[in-house]
Amino acid sequence: MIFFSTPCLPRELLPAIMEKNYDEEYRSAELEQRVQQMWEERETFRVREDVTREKYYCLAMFPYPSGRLHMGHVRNYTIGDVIARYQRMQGRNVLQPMGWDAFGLPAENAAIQNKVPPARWTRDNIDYMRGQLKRLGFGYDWSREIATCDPEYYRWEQWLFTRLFRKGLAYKKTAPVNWCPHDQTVLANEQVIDGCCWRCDTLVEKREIAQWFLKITDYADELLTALDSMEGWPEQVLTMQRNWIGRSEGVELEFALQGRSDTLTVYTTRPDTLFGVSYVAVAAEHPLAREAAARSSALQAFIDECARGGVAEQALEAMEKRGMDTGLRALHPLTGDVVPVWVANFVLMGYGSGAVMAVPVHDQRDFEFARAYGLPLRQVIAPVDGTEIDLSAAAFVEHGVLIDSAEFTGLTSAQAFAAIAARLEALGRGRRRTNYRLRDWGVSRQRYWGAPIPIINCPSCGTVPVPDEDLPVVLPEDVAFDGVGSPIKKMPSFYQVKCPSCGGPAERETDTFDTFMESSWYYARYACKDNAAAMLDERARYWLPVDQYIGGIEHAILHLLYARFYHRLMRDAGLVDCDEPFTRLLTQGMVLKDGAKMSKSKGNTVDPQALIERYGADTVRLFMMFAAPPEQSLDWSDSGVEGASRFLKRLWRFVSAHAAKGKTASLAPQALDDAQRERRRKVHETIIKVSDDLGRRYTFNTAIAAVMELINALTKSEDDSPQGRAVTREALETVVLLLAPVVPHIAQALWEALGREGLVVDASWPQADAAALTRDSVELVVQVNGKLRARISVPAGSSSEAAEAAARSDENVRRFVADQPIRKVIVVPGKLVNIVV
RNA sequence: GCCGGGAUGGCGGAACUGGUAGACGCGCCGGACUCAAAAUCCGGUGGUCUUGCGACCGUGAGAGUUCGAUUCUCUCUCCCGGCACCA
Repeated sequence: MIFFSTPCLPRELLPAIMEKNYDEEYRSAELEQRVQQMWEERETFRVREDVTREKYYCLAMFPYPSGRLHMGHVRNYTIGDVIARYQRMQGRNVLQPMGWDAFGLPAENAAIQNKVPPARWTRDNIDYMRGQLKRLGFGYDWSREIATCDPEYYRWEQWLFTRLFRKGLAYKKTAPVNWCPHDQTVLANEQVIDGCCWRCDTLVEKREIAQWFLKITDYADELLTALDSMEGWPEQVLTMQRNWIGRSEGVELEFALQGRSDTLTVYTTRPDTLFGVSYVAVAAEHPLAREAAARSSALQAFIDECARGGVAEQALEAMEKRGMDTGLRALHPLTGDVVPVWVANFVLMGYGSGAVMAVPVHDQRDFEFARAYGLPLRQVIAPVDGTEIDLSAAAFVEHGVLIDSAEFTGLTSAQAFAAIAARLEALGRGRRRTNYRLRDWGVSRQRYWGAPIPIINCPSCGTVPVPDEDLPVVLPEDVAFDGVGSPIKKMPSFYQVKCPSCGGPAERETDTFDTFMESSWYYARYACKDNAAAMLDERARYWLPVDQYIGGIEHAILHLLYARFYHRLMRDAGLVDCDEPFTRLLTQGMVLKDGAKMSKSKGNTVDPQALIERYGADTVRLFMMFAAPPEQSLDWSDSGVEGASRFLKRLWRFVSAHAAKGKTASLAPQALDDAQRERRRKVHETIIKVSDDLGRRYTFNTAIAAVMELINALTKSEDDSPQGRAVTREALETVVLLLAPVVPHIAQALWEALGREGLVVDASWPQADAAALTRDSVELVVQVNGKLRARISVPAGSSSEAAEAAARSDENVRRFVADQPIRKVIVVPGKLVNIVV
């Protein structure tokens, strides 16, 4: 620590601040504690709305309180803190809050394992992890801390849900869940391992139950279109969201059913292939399939089999494509041809109408299915260039020209799309339709540890939302939790209620909300968490949208899409006035261990606590930022953390030694000799580099490398003359400022050691001096036929001709050119000369 | 299976707009200091060949575009993330 005595130095040589006490050794633990205490006493990170200042809202995704921080958290929150502190040094009014995504499944599992109620387990974890975050020195405004399991938080989610219900944006329908017949319980996808229950290994079944949904599909088009103007988001995330929403233009058409009055509706994006239909396929849950199964035990057995193994899509898609004829026959809407109706395990009931038309020659999946079951192949599209198609291995899925398609023969796919759609419309058997892959958001969970759904079911009034004055519907926390079903489903004191409408006996919903509900709006509530009278207020209008959001790439679709949707729900309820919640998004890569995602279930998490205790917060922060650029995934290894520690110790010694030599003369840039000018130029080049890396590129690793390079250059060219020391002093103050966002504790101490007062976090970011950056000469690379043959130095601003002449007179270049004729010379001014022979 | 990403020395990574491949750090090797060790400091460190100057090869594999490709295009391999109830 810096405030201890060094008797060896004469008092008058010490700068004022060092008079107190001084010691050369860097002791992170004491230093960090002192600096953190200073921040706390001064309420350094407590922010207030101030319309006279430019605001900056920097937010990292809040953690699930799993017990202890892991390296992914350290990475996420260090990135956020670096950006927040950098923006603060730019003079902005910075909000950086923190909270807890406190509901969820792991608390229930831990409760069973440790015989602790989920609420207590969660709150204990929050207390411990809050301490860890504080120890890391993140500049959060803790007065705004939120835990989503707090009734004062989730009451507003319940409140908004009742509004959505009245608007028709929340509705109930049946949907499948994973059901374990042995444990008699609903399982999350994560709890289904290879189609079996994770606890008892029983084969899991799909079961249809009534659940609440939010109509995200009403916003599909807006959610998609807005992506085009979201310049602050990574292109890969925009692409994933576009594909997830999956807008397609197609035709919805009806197949009449032979010998019946009803029809089968299918949706296709390829009406041009309509004449190639050789069968239609329905989902196992489709009403026609069920009906047919009543007449056939074999079909019933097949449908039962399709119901096994759970609902997760990746499992369904990876399954072997299987099917069975229902015996029903459909009539082609244009030709009247009879085609069979099959049940197929790859048709999803939740997508479109739960039925598809199959064109084996022009769709790969239909092709494989038809070959497996001996169904007919009919080619109706030919390549534009007239070549034969090759069906030995794959379907021909390209657009082309129609063949064997009655009067549509000869049209291109695009022409046929329009013509066939028009014909179907004229016949009343079809219509153009825009379809989305996106499905409505199912928000019901048959679980305990979540926000209760604020609905009362009355035998006479039906579905009644809980009135505002009865909100929040508080989740009972003092429960005996045995893990077999949700305790509130067995708690009459919870679910037996009077109907708010008629006063008669009624039952409360006992399902709880998907935890994505809480994480879809927390960013807004940070602005006004103390408002007990409203969900949001004018403070949310001041802070929103979030200027910079930071979180794991694994949230690229679900969380970020739900939050964008929920934000629009709040907008349309008049609560916020912008369209998008997050202006810029930084998706950090995963922190892996031995090449795999760190997770409790894999048991490969790395606990940062030991590193923090051994090296201190600054070293951990520095190393984490230095290890890799933030968007890249990072296979964690501690080796190298020593390097970060060594660098801070070196910096500490360098500043101490400089300060110990006493005050410096004031810098006179005109009086510097060449070596001093070069030293100073390096300082100002580093300001430019680090400002760009921290402010624009977010490549913290290269920013740190640039400062290390500067320190290396400074220590190699020490100069104890008065102006030499003045340059060093400017350099060291600059280094402290440039590093302050990453290693704020040591930066504060060194700032003081250099005799500066106040908080470095409130200092202004350094500006490069253009005059210091000028150069007399530049180095050019000389290539012959694109291969490096020489490096030459030419005066800055040399003409292309002068550069070429200098290049050609180089000895090694001459050797390679020899007497060959020169075909071309390429000169990139200030950079390179390439001689082509 | 579908969607999105990645692959560069022994290791983490750099090269930002098609223009010096390997910045910075780790590790390793050699040296200084030390009774010794640690710490610290100095030097070296992609491979092959060469006394040296230097040459050739080299960015997952294969092709292509270009005066010039880690960077652009195509094909492939392996790895990672997501797939709607993990968060």
